[in-house]
Amino acid sequence: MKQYNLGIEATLEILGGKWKALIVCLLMSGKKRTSELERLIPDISQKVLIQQLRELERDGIVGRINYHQMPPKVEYYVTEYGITANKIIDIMCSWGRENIRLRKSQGEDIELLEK
Amino acid sequence: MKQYNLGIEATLEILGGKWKALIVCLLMSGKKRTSELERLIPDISQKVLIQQLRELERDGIVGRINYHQMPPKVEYYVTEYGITANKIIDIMCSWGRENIRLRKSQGEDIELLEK
DNA sequence: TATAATACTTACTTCAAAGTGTGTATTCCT
DNA sequence: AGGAATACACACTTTGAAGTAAGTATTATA
Repeated sequence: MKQYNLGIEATLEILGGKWKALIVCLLMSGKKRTSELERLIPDISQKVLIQQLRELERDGIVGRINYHQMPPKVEYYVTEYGITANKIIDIMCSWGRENIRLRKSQGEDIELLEK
Repeated sequence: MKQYNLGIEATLEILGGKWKALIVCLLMSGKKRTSELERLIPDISQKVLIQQLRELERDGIVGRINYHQMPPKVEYYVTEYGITANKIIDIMCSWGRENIRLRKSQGEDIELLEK
């Protein structure tokens, strides 16, 4: 039996992966192939990319289309449910942005790449 | 130089600690002594409790009052800035609650202790 | 013939967060 | 004199997420 003290723990399990929010954000602008995501996220390893996509798929956030071609072609997209997740991602992003701005104004050496 | 792709990464750093949301939620109902928090969160170890409190303090979310008594007395409370954090904690909690409800209705063996 | 492209899998390593267990200073109480 | 209570510190171990590196199957193309 899995137990949570607060709902936030489930949120963190689903969206807390190091690259998950970024993946979902990128997919929000349209479905993408694995190789496209690799190019868009240069610092992620192939293994971790696939892993996070599998978990996002298992949690119903993204969907997967296999074209059964050779060489392989697979595409990922954000599901309807994933769009509700994107809404909290947005909120978490904006609070975090504010926090970074604050810390930066206090002299911390930090940078936000996001536009 | 610390770099973030998205604002959410800062949010996760600040609120992603295993017990942080719970601590902040408990402190929202009024300031509390270390020993009270220990009793309210039976599964946390003393070391980790202190650690998370220190980090929340460093990040401006909670404040600390030392009464300089013997035996020691210290109290923690949520700062003004911490209250803005509590707002996203709430949102993350409600999305997570919904997610748990969904998974439970699909037969998963999970439980939410939060009322 | 052999190299490229694609979407993976598998084995192994690294690292930081979390957990475990013990110790400390001081005062009150019995 | 001995024990309880409080808020820690310190050293060590465990765990899981992430990172690294290599390998696989299939087809097209030079």
